[in-house]
Amino acid sequence: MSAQSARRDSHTVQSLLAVAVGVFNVRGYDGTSMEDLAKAAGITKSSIYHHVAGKEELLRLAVTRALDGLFAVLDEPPAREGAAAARLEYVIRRTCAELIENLPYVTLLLRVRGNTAAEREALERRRDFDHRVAELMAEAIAEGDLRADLDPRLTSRLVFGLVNSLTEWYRPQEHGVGGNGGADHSAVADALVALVFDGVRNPAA
Amino acid sequence: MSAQSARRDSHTVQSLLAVAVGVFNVRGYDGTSMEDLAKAAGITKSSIYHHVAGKEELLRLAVTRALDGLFAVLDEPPAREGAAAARLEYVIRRTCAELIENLPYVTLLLRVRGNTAAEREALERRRDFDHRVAELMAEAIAEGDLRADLDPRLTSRLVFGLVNSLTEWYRPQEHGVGGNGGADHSAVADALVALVFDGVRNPAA
DNA sequence: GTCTATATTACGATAGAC
DNA sequence: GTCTATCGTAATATAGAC
Repeated sequence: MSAQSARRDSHTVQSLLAVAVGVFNVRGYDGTSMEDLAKAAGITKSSIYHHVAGKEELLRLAVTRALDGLFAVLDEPPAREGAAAARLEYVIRRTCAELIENLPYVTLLLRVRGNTAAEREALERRRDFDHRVAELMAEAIAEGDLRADLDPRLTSRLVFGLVNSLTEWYRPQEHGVGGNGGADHSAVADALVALVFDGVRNPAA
Repeated sequence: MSAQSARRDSHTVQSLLAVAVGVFNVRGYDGTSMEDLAKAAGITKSSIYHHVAGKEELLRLAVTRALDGLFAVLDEPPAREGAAAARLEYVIRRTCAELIENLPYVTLLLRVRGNTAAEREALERRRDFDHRVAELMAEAIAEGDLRADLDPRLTSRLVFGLVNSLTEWYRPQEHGVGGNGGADHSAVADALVALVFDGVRNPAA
């Protein structure tokens, strides 16, 4: 992977955003200068201002895209109908998929710290998401499918901390061979769901 | 919690480090200026240079402290003797405790991205830690105490992603009442170990 | 849509007095 | 150990030509 994208004749907001998110994830948002972005996009700093108002707008566009994808999962029918434990499993699995599908955007979202207005709005929407998952967890416990001794708030924090930690190491596979120990997209989601619901202990032991 | 510490007459490297790590964790390392640190420490920018060579040295001191604490866990006798599954459980529990004990330092460590030499060294030591835990996981699977279908590398990434995600929300309790849903230090470690080994599913269901 | 050139501010770091 | 004052650099952003 080169630190600099190939030069191109013309950019759109979306193509520029894709480049910017990649650089933000390598150098950090605050550690990235407009000059860094210009080099990576193959244009000059001032050309970037033709597409967006500034660095913060690129951040706002990126985290909004990530959040919209995550919230869409909660609105899908299988996340709204049936036993709470099944809905929870569905949300976990689909959130993993969404995270991997939109990896650079979600990665950036999860690293936001609240320094700017755009970041604080993103943090608030994340809290809302977490709250809705905690409610789902509480329902699944009340329905008896999850262990009764679980603290729903604590458990949902742990489970989504686990899901979100995928951004720390998961890298999409290229050319049929990847660096994730042979674990592709759905294999990771399967392993994660199995860990969450049944743990690592061997029942036969 | 005020964004600025109380003014004090004199600083040591350690007291300055504690202030700096707190600010780094709120604003991000790159988002923190020497002026921010000076205000938080109640002294001027130039006074900071009397104690340390610059901003990067504060970062290096902080992540070194965090890493030393984590590696010390691996050298404790219960992490080196007995069945691998029991050693693994010990390492998970003690790593949680170490993370909480040293929360600001470990939080900063886990957010480092590799922009500077100090950060790249820290990332390398983290990889070494992860590798040693993955070996422990593989032994526990080979000994039959963990499910045979587990991928040790993937599973150890998930488990330590889970442990590390504590830094995203855990806050130490103050005045006997905390904001962690009544879950104190060891209750969190207990819930995490229970989740990892046995999952959330109710066996009676 | 991109460029060169530049305004303006903020930053990390140093000099030297107390 | 801390201060005031300042240096040199790098940052965001704008103006105006092509």
